[in-house]
Formats: sequence, structure tokens, C-alpha cells
Amino acid sequence: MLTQRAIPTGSSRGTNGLSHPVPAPNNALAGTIDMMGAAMPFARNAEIYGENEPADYLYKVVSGAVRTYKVLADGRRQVGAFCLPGDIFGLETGNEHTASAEAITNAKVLVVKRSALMALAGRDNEVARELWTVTGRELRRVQDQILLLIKTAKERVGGFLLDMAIRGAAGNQVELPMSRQDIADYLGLTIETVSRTLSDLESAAAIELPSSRRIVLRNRAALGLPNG
Amino acid sequence: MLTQRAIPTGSSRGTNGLSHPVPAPNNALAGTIDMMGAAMPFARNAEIYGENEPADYLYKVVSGAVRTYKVLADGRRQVGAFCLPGDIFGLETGNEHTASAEAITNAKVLVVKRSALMALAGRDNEVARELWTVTGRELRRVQDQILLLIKTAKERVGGFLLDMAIRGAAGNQVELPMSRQDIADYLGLTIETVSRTLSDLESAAAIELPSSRRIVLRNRAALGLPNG
DNA sequence: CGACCATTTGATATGGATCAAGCGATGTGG
DNA sequence: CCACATCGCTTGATCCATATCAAATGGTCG
Repeated sequence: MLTQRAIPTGSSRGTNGLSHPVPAPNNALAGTIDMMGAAMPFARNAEIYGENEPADYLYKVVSGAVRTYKVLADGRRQVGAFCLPGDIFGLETGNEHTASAEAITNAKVLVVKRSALMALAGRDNEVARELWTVTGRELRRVQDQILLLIKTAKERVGGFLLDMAIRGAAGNQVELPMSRQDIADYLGLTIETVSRTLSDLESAAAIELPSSRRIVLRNRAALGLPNG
Repeated sequence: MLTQRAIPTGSSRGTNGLSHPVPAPNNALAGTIDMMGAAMPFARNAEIYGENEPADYLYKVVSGAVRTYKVLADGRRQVGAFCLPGDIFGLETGNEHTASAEAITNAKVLVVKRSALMALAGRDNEVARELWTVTGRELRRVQDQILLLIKTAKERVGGFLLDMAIRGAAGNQVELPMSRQDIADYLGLTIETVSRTLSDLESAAAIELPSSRRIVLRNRAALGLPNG
């Protein structure tokens, strides 16, 4: 069931929910995942897991990028997170995934059996504490996403670019692995508004757009962040 | 510092963040809080804690209602949660509160020292697991709040009423402890839009408004929920 | 080279914000 | 006990940011 999905370039389905990326904590948990995890390749757009499926595994991105998302009954999709190398995702406190996850690009992902990690947490307090910490970090990230969603389009796009720049850690160069539609669904906007906002930021000399997936930040203060 | 705040009917300040209410888990943690907690009264609008303050305590509502919120640099306020009797709030994985908390009405709250609970969690795996579970439950709640924020005004208000009805567990009767401004800041709308939407729902016979704080659900299907 | 898909750009529509009064309940002081 | 001030809520008129509808452009792959 996991392996069945590893190869096919899956389609975009899913039901309805959000999900998690968490900067790899530099600690026992991350090390444990690296030790215990089985590396699996996922093709672009392949489903890694679906919402409401048993959360038997958790994941850590090695290379490539992953999106988690929920789809509402009317078809609207909300992307909950973009997971980059080092990020942990799919960790649940309940028994089912609360969102679906797909590879955005061809990606390599470490897969760890949850039951094994839970058993370890039962013996090792540090691991238990770190599982909690990872969930807490994800909680803060989602809370920040809410703050982003109440802002203007310019602030949302600016905040998103800033976040990607920080996470990419490549200075002012940002290489976006995801489509405009992914960004729009993450920010609660339409692709047209995302595209227009990027064009506006370029006109305002806040960014450069050498290509649609490559962005150079030129003036961070001009990224439309009147607030935090 | 805690007691100083217990009596005064504090003013509404705060810095910038979100927070958590969690339906009291019917388990060891809830029992422990009930045992270890010191009951404290807070007057209407009194601050319980402020964002970025040391998270030395966590809380459980006994009676009344509490709101957690963040304030952006430009003054916009985002209410993160409404906490009702039984709800746990102020539980952090980090050392600082990520939001501020205030009593909405005069309220009685159980206060527990975090260090004591953490020490207990170090000895008792079940308590440790439940702390994690509470954070995970809060994470799902915040994820649901994001889904609400991408909907139309009618859907947001409808979803909010439905949620309050379920939590209040008083059938179709809903007694709202919070103001229209609180609701607006929770839903990412203005008070005018909240008020108008309620009026519209009343015209559409979906609800009755015997008074501004009392609402009767008449037709749940008509609460504008084309989706989940 | 041609087809397809992602992205940009343009024109128009609209939901919710903003600006501005009114209204009703609550509470206070005379 | 009542008049008045205050506060929270509702309602109205208008504006604007973003969605929607539509078309052109550009980049990629066979």
C-alpha cells in the first residue's frame, strides 16, 4: 500500500483537511528517523498518503518537496503546508491522517513506522518529549498561517516569499518547487491574484522574476508587511 | 504576578498571537489538573496571561469563558480560540505563551504549574502522552479554523454557530458569551458583516435572535455550509 | 514544429470593508 | 423612579480588493 504508491505519478485527490512540515529538530528524534527510516522515492504528483487513512507511518523529506492539503466538499483545496528537505510530516496524535500528502516534485522521503516510534517513546522520555515538541512547533506554524490568511493579498504573497527565502536558505534567491495554483491554495487566493501580485511586486522593484519559478528578493521591506 | 491579575478587571492589551482551548480529555491529565489546580477568579476582560510571557502555568476553564488572541503590529486582532468550561488553554511546548488570554465574562479558572505537570509527565508516561494528545487536538482545531477562514461570510458565521451549539450542548439554544467584535476577530470579518450575516440568516429562517447574545438554530442545513 | 499546460494579462463583477447613522439596552446620577 | 449618557448592535450607502470570466503569451515535451 505504501509501495504501491511510491512509483505512480498519482493524481490529486484527497478529502478535506490540513497538514504539517516541521523543520528537522537537531535532536534524538531526527536522528532516530534517519536511522529507522526507509528511503522511498515518490514521483511528481504521487500521493504519499490520503486524508483519513490510518496514520501508520510518518515521514521526513530528504529531497524534493511535498504538499499536504485538504479538499472541501465543493472542490476548494486548502494547502496546509509545503514540506522541504529536513521537514517531518504526517505525524499525528490520532490514528488517522488529517490531510493528504503529495510529492510536488520527484522526491525522496524517509518513512518510519509510527508504532515503532511510539514504542520507542514509551521507553525513551526524550523521544516522547520531542514528538510533543514537533507537534507544538507545527501548531505554531499553523497559527502563523492563520495570521497570514487575514492579511491582504500583497502581504500574503510577500510573507510567503519571505518564508520560502528563509527556509531555502539560499540568500535572496528563491526556487519555487510548487505551481501558482499550489501557492494560491496555500494563501487562500486565486492563481490570477497570485500572479498579478508577483507582477506588481516586480514593478515595485521588490522582487525580480527571472523565470516563473525563480524569484530574487530585492527589497524585503517592500514585500508589503505593514504588520508582523 | 498571577494573583495580581486575578482581581482587577484588566484592560485589553496583548501583543500578537493565537491560542488554545481543548475539550477536557476524559483521562488522567484532566483529573490531574482538577487535583493539582488552584481555582482562580478572573473578572470580565481581565488578562490571564500575555503573549511572550513565560508559560509557567496552564489553565482549565471551570466557569465563564476565555478568549485567546494575538494583535498584529497594525492593531488588527485575531482571536485564536474561545475557551468554555472544561477547555484547557495556555499549554505550550515552548517556554513562552504564543498568545494572550483574557476572561470574556467573569470566569473561574484552574491554574496548574507547568513545571509540576512536566515533572509528573517525566514519571508517568500516560500523562506525557496526554499532554501530547492535547496539543494534537488543538492542532486539528486550528487547522479547522483555517478551513473556516477561506469560506464566505455566511459559511463562517454558520460554521461558528454550529460549533458553539455543539460545544454548548444545549440543543438548538446558543448563549453567546462573546461580543460581535470578538466573533468578527475570530472569523476574520468586521462586526458589520457578522451582524448583517446574522440578520440575513434570521430572514432566511435559519436562526432566531431573541436577543443579540441568544440564538436559536432553526435550520442547520440552511446555515450556509455548501462544504464540510 | 506543434500541442499542451502553466502563467500572465485584461475586463468586469461582487462580497465584504468602510464610512455613517440610527436604535436599543444597560446603568448612573439627579 | 426617571432622564440621560454610554455602549453594543444593527442598518444603510458607497467603495474597493479580489474573484471571475476571457484571452493572449510562453515554455516544455514529444
